[in-house]
Amino acid sequence: MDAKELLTIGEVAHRSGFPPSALRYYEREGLLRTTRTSGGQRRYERSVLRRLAFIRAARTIGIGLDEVRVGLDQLPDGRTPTKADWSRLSRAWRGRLDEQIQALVALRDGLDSCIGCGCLSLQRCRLYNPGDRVGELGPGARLLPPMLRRTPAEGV
Amino acid sequence: MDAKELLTIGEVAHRSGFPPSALRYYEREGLLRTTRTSGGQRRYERSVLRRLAFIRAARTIGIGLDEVRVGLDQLPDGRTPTKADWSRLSRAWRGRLDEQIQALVALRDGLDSCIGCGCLSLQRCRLYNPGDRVGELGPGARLLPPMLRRTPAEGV
DNA sequence: GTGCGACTTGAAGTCAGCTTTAGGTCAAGG
DNA sequence: CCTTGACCTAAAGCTGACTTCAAGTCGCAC
Repeated sequence: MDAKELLTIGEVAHRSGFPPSALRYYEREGLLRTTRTSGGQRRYERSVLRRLAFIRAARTIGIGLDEVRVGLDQLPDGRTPTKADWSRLSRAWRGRLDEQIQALVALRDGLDSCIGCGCLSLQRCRLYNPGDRVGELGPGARLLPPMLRRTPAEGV
Repeated sequence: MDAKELLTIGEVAHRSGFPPSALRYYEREGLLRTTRTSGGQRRYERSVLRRLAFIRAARTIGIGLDEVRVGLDQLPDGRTPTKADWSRLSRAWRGRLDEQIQALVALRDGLDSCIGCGCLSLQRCRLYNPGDRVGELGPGARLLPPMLRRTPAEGV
């Protein structure tokens, strides 16, 4: 029950799975706050583990740190987040996940039709998307799901 | 019908949607080949548009350029790829897409159960994945789909 | 032949999200 | 008190996929 049971960076690293360098980085970026010993070493409250779990989950579904920070800022400062707090954030993520899934399914279905048609002409293939037509639409392909366009591995 | 109808880099850029800088980059990286004018300017065969469509599709589903190059190298050198050529590549992508979709769906379902339970304790939540337990499992969270785990610290 | 936009190159810059390095300091057990 | 491992900082480095820059060249219309 003591509020004194503070964790060292090494302990947090071990329990959270984030390396110390990442923890320091997150602190610099304003995602975590720490107290310090008289000697300047970091001491973490246990609640940081929850924040880190949040961060990991968010990163997992491709949310950038800027956005994670916004989410964390919406959580109440010291106290345990309420059910409503989590629900709000969770719903936002749910929407994002749905979008990502939908985009991938659309892409997969397009791919299936490619396999079916042989895709030799590439004229009607949604996935390969003939360049001549795209060119007329202006720079940057516009036929693929926005979620996935221009989003290499990181977001997926 | 002439084989002479070659495209300038600007034309290819316009038709493919890739900026000239990306086209030069892809050439340096061995994804494209070009002929040159006597003065050293690039001239592209029309077939490059197909390769670029391939590249765009691959990039869209998160495939890195290294792997794209491997895929392109499997296509016959000069001639139009056969149905079998495309099918082989497409099937590989299909599998990858299926994996990605499955991982996202698993994540979404986990998120749904979080919303349901309120996630106040975080003790049983698959998505948030309590740090204390993870700590006991060794470094690096192990509860999320491999596809999406993307632990920031692969080396830890 | 001249003007000018499109083209050429290599090198350096960008972005995210960290990691690594160098050179020191702290804290706790013996 | 001393040792030793964990910790500190700032700054630089890394990866991938490009973009931007500087300085110069090409090619086509007039």
